[in-house]
Amino acid sequence: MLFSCIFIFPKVKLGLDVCKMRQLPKEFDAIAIEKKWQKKWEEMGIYHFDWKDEKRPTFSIDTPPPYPSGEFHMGNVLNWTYFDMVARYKRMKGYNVHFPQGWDCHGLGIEVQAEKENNIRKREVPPDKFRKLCEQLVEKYIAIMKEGVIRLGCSVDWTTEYRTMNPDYWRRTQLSFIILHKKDFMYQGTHPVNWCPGCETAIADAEVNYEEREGALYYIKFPLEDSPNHLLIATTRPEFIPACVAVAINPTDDRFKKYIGGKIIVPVVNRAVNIIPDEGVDPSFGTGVVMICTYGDKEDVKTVIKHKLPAITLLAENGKINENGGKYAGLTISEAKKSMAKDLEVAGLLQKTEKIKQEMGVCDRCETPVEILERKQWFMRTRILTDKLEEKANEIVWYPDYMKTRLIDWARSLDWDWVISRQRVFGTPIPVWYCKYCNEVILAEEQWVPIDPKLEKPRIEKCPKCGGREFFPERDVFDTWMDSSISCAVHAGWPYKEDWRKLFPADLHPSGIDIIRTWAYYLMVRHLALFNEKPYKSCLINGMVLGSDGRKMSKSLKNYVAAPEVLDKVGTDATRQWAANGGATGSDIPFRWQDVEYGRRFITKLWNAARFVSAQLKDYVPSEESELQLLDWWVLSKTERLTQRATDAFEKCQFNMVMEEIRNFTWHVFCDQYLEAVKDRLYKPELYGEKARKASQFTLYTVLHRIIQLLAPIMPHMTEEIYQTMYSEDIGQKSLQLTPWPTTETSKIDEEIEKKGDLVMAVITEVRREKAEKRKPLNAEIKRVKLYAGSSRFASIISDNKEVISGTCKIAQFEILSEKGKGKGRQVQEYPEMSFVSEY
RNA sequence: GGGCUCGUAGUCUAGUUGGUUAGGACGUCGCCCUCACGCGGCGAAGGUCGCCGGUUCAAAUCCGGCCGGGCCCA
Repeated sequence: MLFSCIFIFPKVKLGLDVCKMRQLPKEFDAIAIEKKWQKKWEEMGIYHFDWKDEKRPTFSIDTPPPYPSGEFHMGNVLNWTYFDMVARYKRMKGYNVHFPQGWDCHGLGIEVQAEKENNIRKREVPPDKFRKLCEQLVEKYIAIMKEGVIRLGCSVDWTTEYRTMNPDYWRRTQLSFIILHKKDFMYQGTHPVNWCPGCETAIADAEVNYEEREGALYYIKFPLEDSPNHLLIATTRPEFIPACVAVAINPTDDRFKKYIGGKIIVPVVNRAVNIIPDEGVDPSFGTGVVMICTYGDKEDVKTVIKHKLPAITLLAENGKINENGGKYAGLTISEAKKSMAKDLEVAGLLQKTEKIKQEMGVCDRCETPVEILERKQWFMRTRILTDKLEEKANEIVWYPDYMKTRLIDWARSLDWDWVISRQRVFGTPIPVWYCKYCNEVILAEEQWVPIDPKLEKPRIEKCPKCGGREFFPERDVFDTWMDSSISCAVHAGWPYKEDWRKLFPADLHPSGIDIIRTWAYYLMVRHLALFNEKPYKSCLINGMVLGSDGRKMSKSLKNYVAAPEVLDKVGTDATRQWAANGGATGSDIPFRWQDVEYGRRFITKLWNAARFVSAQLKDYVPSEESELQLLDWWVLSKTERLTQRATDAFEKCQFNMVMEEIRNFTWHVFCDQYLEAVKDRLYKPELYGEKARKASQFTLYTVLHRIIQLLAPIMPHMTEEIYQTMYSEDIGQKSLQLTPWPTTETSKIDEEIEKKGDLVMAVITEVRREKAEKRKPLNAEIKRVKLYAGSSRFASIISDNKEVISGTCKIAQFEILSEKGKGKGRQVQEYPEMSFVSEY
């Protein structure tokens, strides 16, 4: 059946008489091609955000500035591929895409590394000199990571590049602090904080690792105040006895509940404390009676706050026992523990000790056990924002949806506000001084920043409170998250650009599942406090990269694969396919060589298909008339359906589905089925007619173009190479990346056509299947095929496509009958009424 | 212990507003060396969808319990 429809090629350049299609070479060097386009894209400047464009809608990506660790790993590959695919897709969809790139420079990691590399201790060199060493190290690390980002082919707008360690960024961090201070979000307090005695600094919860270590459980007799009896308490930290402020019992514990409300004597220091009820006490652990000390662990902190107990500070900043420890003052924790145990034993109060395994919080940098100290710190009032945060989190679109629960549950579980000060050198200085005489806080004015109070004096004559004329600087710096958690506003241009709200809130904030509790959370509280607005409209979460053994990829587990090694071996587009297709969005994805290998094979397949098409199109002029045939309409209909599916999946950030749909269509429908079925027509115009040949050329041209468009966000390099060789002259855009994302032409989706085409393909497939089973080569000629179509409708469809079937299957004589074929010869799969008999 | 999550062939994974025969990849096996591609093609084998119970005409999908893994936290 020939479709009489005459198709006029719809492209703009109809005026061109001849459009000679260039052919692709047989050999290609994927890595060379990738490098070539990376360089050319940058020269073309096609990824620059156009600040002056009033026509296109904007799409802003809140690229999380990474901490320069000095290496580009597969986790980075996964992150950047995710947001680069979105950036490229949105650009093709017609958005003016803002894709910035910054570097989150400050932090303890760099300090530790700078000390190591230079073999110094930070307290032994002047702070500004140490800062310089850190900055140099950061630059070195950024260079390495930046190379990785470029090699991954990310469409970053490099004119936006920034570093949080630069004074220009300090200004924004400090300004935001000043504004929030004036809005009463900032305060100083003495709160318990995680304290690392090794680094002598307060550290965030996020910087505490939990390790299992062997310890001892001490069973100690605490005499009751009003009775000759005692209670036996079990503790792993007897050295904290001088700081014991209460003894707690579970109120449901029948053994001990009668003692609640009474008093008990803390041994050694002989102080009477209350016996209090607390549901947190596990009756089955130890003796079911615990001592509450300030602070032996985080549970103590909760209990102390809940019961409003007094706090006795026992430790100094270096981790040694202070004067409150009485005779133990000056000892280290482990010395005090030994000494206390001995004293208790001598006094006959130590009943026994037993070995136990305990979870211990250690500093993630130096592995010193973390202590809890009451210390003066700067805080941001974050918990008052929790209701607002929940409300806004519900307005945000999460990919995948359930991730928002993580954020909300985390926010709800916080017991104290965010500690924003750090006792470090390499950080943004807190722009504050204190009056030497009355300790009044002198907050920098907005126009003074950026400023380092250690190097400059406040620009006032005297203390506004007491008139004192001498000041001392705040020496603490901000938590690194204070820098990076204003990225949404900073990317939009705050505070310099007047119209920064055009890009705020960001359209998309991409983040890893492991940093929802930090990055997504701090962004929310900072921007809510500053602007009373959510910082991002949607949040895209990526999972962790696992090793091939299914465990989190890490060097210590020996399942680590370095990203440059992968990129060197298989190239970027293959690696990006792994990131897109490795698993559902948000789930952890394992790295396996065979997956990237498969990506590489797909590139080769696509290349060869394109090469075949380009060879077949060498005499093709897009504007020529043609008569489309069933299989042309069939594959065009399926192409539109694919476009629809891929677009829907991209809209939902389901990259794995985009990838699978396109790969399966390209490999199997386009290459294995359509291309094979159309060869005979291409080779023998004398048999099928010139217009039928033109129709197949048109179809090849159209479908391949669509495939590379749909693949452009995922594998930008190889698709660009095919586009530039075959299409750019005709289409007229200087890059495939600048062509508009295809809209689904629903008028071309035709279920009837697809069913008819499927029927024809089923016959071809069944004949091939028979050849395979008969161990015949696929190009073996069949003398005669007698087909029982099962109905006159089927018979007529097959008759209309007789040439295609016999041409593709090399059937010399093809007889089609409409009668049912049950029991006669070989049944066609999925068409129980249809069968055929063949003769070789 | 808490929050979230996952448990689908030898391995990895898709799929859940409940509905024909659970999709794909790797690996395995057999065949074909067809003029784009052997980094190819045509086929085949391989699954009690973690276990138990419930709701339903119908469950991989919804509910409850259990077992096991992951991330984060205590």
